[in-house]
Amino acid sequence: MSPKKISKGLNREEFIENLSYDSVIFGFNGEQLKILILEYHNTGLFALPGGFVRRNESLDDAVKRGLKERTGLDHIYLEQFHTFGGLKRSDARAMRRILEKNGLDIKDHEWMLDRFLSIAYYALINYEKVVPIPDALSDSINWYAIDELPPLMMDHRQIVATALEVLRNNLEKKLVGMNLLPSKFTMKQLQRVYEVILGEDLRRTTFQRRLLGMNILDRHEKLFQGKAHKAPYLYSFKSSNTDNIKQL
Amino acid sequence: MSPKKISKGLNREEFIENLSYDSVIFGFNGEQLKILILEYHNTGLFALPGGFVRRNESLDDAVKRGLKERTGLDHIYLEQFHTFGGLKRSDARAMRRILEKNGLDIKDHEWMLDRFLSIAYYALINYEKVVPIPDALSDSINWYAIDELPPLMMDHRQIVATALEVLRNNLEKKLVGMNLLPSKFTMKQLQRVYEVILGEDLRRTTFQRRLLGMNILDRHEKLFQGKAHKAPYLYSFKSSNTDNIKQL
DNA sequence: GTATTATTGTAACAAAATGAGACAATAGGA
DNA sequence: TCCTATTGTCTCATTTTGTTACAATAATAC
Repeated sequence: MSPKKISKGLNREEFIENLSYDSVIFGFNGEQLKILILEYHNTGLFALPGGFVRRNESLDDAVKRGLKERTGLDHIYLEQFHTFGGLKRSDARAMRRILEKNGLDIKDHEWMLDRFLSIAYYALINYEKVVPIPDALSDSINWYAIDELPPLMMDHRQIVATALEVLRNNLEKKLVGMNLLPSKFTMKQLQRVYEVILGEDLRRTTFQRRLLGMNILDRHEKLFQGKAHKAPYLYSFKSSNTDNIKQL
Repeated sequence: MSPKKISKGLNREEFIENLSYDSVIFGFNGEQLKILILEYHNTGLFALPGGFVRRNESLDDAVKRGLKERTGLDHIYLEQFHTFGGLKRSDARAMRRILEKNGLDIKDHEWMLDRFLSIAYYALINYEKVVPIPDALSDSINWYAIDELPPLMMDHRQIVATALEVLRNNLEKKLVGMNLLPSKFTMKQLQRVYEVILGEDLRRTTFQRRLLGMNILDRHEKLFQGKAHKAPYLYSFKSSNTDNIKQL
């Protein structure tokens, strides 16, 4: 979890206590699956973007609010996948260090050192449309390939692992590609999305036949890439599948 | 959610505030899928069994503790499936009524009228092994067929619907039958479990061939039911599948 | 005993989905 | 003009699933 607006006085009464959320924000750069990771000022500590829930806002709204602040995007595909409630997951020492390095009074923020349960969400976004923005306590937010993550705080490594597992299970059901790719894409790009999520190579011909057979794609003009070979068609998801753009 | 040990002084400091859990406890009586529902004293209010999380216990432990109290069973198959965090889900009026009808001082329990986020779990249990026990605020706890539920408090109807949806998705992956049936069962019983969860009839021969083909069942002696037809074999899940008895 | 009945286990064949190659089409480079 | 890498599609083999058929059999009726 990552507190926000501390400098403006993040005060205990405003938020539900002992509760935070964390978000695993997936993007696809055409080749790799990546997620957004925050680095806290002068601490060498890396964490998932997260935040707290206001007393008068719904959980989903809280997460959407945080996501909007980190990515500038509205209407993001969001899915809640697990609540982490272990006793040992919180790390008061790391939290204290983050507060100190940000020049904040520990006494005012003692509640942040307490135990937290955290509700985890994953988001799927169009990588190209985002310029990530760090939060108040962090000096950077960057994309990291899913298999090249820095060491993460607390149980965030576990949260990412669970997110990936759930994403894998939802791959077929939820038309995941729709939310990770630009609106028009080649069959190869779509296949690549499937491959990085499943972590295995797929047979080109079978994949193509299967996806076309599902009757969820529209074919458009060819994409001339300036390469010395046949140009692929561009495809898009049929608009009748728009109901799969779940945005909570 | 359903507070416990109120009479002995359920006090605010002991628990994480604004947070509860609810459990959808599935059982199979050989014919129907059922769940356990509490009825609160003299209120006509029905609810899922639930409770609060102690400050010094993990979320999973809290749910296990509550389940043990309701069913007397240890080592129950448990799966967390969603956290409900809407603003409107709490119902202070109903809560007040429950407290009043139980002769409890509202002032001492004002925190219970506040907003709650609730983490929902489902449990799968062997119907035959359970004698359900109501909690301190309830006068009864009973099995209800999944399609004959009484009107439930707050968003509990939605919680049940989501539980069923998730259970359906997990049916193939998680060897659900193993946890709803006695250790030995006929192919027909197993098929019936699949049918009530999926909500559709399955072809007998295809089902049998597919399940046997999975190589997860051991065949045992025949079961003579005293009926005028061929006796079915009894089956059990191979012990090598014991890792699917997830108990958190 | 013997025929009857309902259900079970399995085989047999058809239909559908998937795996594995092969091949023609083609955009740009040599 | 030929060459190269990639794409779209077809074919045939293999696997999985749908559908029907049928023999085996435990209790009952006679």
